Amino acid sequence: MRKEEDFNEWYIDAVEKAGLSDKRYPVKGMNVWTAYGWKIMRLIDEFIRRELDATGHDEVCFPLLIPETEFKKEKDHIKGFDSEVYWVTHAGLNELDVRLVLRPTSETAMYPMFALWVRSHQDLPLKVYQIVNTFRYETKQTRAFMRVREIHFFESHTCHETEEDAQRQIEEDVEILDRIAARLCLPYSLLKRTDWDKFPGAHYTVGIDTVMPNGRTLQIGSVHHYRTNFSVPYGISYESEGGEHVPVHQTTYGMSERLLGAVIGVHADDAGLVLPPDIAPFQIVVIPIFSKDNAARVGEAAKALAGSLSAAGFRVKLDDRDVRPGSKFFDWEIKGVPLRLELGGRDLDGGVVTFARRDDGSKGTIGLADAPSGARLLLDSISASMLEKAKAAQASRIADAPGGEVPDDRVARIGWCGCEECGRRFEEERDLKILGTPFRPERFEGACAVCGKPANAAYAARTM
RNA sequence: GGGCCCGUGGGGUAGCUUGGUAUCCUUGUAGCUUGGGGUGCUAUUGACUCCGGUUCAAAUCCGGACGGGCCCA
Repeated sequence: MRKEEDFNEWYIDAVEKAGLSDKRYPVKGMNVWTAYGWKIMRLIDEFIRRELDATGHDEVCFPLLIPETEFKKEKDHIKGFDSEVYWVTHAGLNELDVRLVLRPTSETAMYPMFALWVRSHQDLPLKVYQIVNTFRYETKQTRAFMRVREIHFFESHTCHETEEDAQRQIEEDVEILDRIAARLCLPYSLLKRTDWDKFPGAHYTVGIDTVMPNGRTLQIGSVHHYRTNFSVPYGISYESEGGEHVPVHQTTYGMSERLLGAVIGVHADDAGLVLPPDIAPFQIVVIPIFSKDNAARVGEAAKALAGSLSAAGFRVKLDDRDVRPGSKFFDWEIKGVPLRLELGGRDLDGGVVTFARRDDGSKGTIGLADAPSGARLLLDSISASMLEKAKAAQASRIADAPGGEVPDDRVARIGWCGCEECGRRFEEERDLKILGTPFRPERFEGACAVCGKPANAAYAARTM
């Protein structure tokens, strides 16, 4: 399957062959995380935990079910979600008085509790997060990790005294994003969504997008500033030093398993997955190359090599299966193992071990005695070059098109005056979505692609 | 909301028009062989979505249900 020719088919094929998920589970859009895929997701989650813990967030876990009465407190929010939530209407044989929703996101589960938790300015800022599954009734075509009905994600929710404090939180979220994206070797862009596309109930939304090889964008996460839009209806307020009751300013931040979908889409190739070393369940696979007369010697040496690499902290797989080496190479390429070490009689005689990099296919040797330090250098180099290559690819998929004449497989930087009428007209006429305006201001000289008035930059694309 | 298409071993498929023993590839299992890029050989497990109708006989024809996919608004 060729990545360039049919991205969708290629993607499904790559996920299937690598054994990341099993889509045969008998509910559409609800796939089984199989062991290899879940290992990757757990590694991603670990980075998220580490970053959020380090920035003063506390991990919590809220119930999955939300009473309809709480769910409906914020009008825009319910309007945005009611066509895509699952309802629990019965318990045992009884119909429920108050129906329950399976959380599509947890604002309405958390905020009644926040109202109890926050009392004084000394309780602020309140910063919590959870890593859970969430449910949305997708009606479009579902696709592993990219569009599913049960979504694995993290969501952080914060409460602050002032709008400025909340704004600073958003800056912190962006810094966290940058560190996580670097580990996943993912380029991204930050775009302030249009008013008609922001999160239901938000003051504004910053979308985190990455561009797939077919030129379509995939939203991998978002950061929202709520102002007091939720704290007022939910009664989350604090008593200031002056004794007044003041509603808190809130933000949220979330990213999902789409991170994994993006990694696959951006990095994998026609031979299978290419995993960034930081999230590879196995960073190194050691393959002994036997011949009839040296099986014992090579086997021992390979075991020792794998042992020394494990002891040095790498995630290592020793593949001593009784099959031909070529077949092993093939298997681990599909699974995206970043670094392959081959150890045979020739290597042993020379005191070296042969390596092959998954990202660029290059081969060479490193010293057997100091294999851990050699492997460290190689893995670092793989991470760096994967990120660099992905950034260059993403940049090449963004085209300047001030008037809106956009090649099919590109994201366009257009001119937009900012008014909703022009925006919606542009989307309809060009069959594109306006992703938003740059979160970090960009220099732009041009006119609105619709009305011709002075304009700022906006980005438009087809989405996955 | 409107329209179209498709359900065959674990995965991918042929067969359906013209009703009669279900094809091939892959995977799994057992054995031998092999070993620096998918070894080869042999044996073997495994399937017509469901319900009803027509018929001596249904994967095949008809109706419905369920499931899946696509397009348009």
